[in-house]
Amino acid sequence: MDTPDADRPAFHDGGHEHQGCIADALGRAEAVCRERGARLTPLRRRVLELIWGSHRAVKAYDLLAALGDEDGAAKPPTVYRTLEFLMELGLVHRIDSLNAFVGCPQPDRRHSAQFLICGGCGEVSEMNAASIDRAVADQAAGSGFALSRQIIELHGKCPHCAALPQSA
Amino acid sequence: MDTPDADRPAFHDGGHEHQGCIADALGRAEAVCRERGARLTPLRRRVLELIWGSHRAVKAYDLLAALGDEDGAAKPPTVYRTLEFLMELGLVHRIDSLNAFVGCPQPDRRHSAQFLICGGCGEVSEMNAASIDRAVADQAAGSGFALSRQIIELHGKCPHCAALPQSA
DNA sequence: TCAGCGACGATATAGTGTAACCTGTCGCGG
DNA sequence: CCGCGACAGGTTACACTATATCGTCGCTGA
Repeated sequence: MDTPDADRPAFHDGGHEHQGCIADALGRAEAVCRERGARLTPLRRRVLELIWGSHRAVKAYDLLAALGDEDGAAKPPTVYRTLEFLMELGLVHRIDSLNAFVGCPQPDRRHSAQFLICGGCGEVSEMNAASIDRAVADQAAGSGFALSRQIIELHGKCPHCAALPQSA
Repeated sequence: MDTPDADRPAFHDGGHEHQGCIADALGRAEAVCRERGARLTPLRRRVLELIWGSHRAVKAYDLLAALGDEDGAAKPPTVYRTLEFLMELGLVHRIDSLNAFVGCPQPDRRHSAQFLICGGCGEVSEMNAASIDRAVADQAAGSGFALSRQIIELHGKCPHCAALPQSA
């Protein structure tokens, strides 16, 4: 009955021009901050940049290490505060099943996301599938449950990795 | 289009006879172990019993503390090994967004579960909604994604807690 | 009898996340 | 100019979550 939504996730092949992704993300972040009267400080900007350094989920302590290398030394609370700020603005999402964080490709738009997480290359792709939202909302309503936050994380293999031989 | 499945979760009021839940769970565990040729040792039995001590998700270190009180002293690896065993057999599920564990009410039956997690009383209720599975499978397939494991954890308020005044 | 295995114990350490408190900066009104 | 509040960020310390590694014990089957 449900055909996959048009809002389709895209996994990336090795060769895409990734600098563009980073630049776009920073541009969107500036727009969101301007709109919300929040400050995109150098630290926040740098963390967002590091997160968008790949399409994989990034761990807090990896950020910590990366920042430690370049600046004097970042401590855990600094990183977590920054991540909290970025999540507040919808610029990043937390992937609970990985204890890690990914950039959100469309922070400006209201959405409840679902994530496809590839066990091969580690890439995470965000979906916004109305069909899933609908099924979840229906089920919750049918149980008299007042839904406030949904966590949907789907593990498997992306098209590229599924095509590789060794991945049975 | 999807009406909530018949396989409906049930949140419990304060007064249900909980000993029965525990006994049932242990009974099912014995059956599963017999069937699979696995050993339900006293430790494993005790951990399962502790997990079924409530319908809330139980943290590994709470189990650790509970075991420490009664036996000499349990150490983290012991608890995690036991939990791993119980998960292997489908007797418990891990709730990633809570770093905690709940008993599975139907370990004998193949299923991919979804969880309703009440922020008020902390109870966790397992659903097995075909409509959600279907929507998720369709979306994954539409992206060429080979699904292997789905994590669906829905936070909100159970019917009882939603009815309370202070919960806006 | 004993080799092998599975369950469990013990020690140590790695990885993840917060609490509490302090400092510096900036803009604003008195 | 000064004091104030608001907020970003630093610092220390700690709590919580999870795994690696090796040792012991008891059972089982060759």
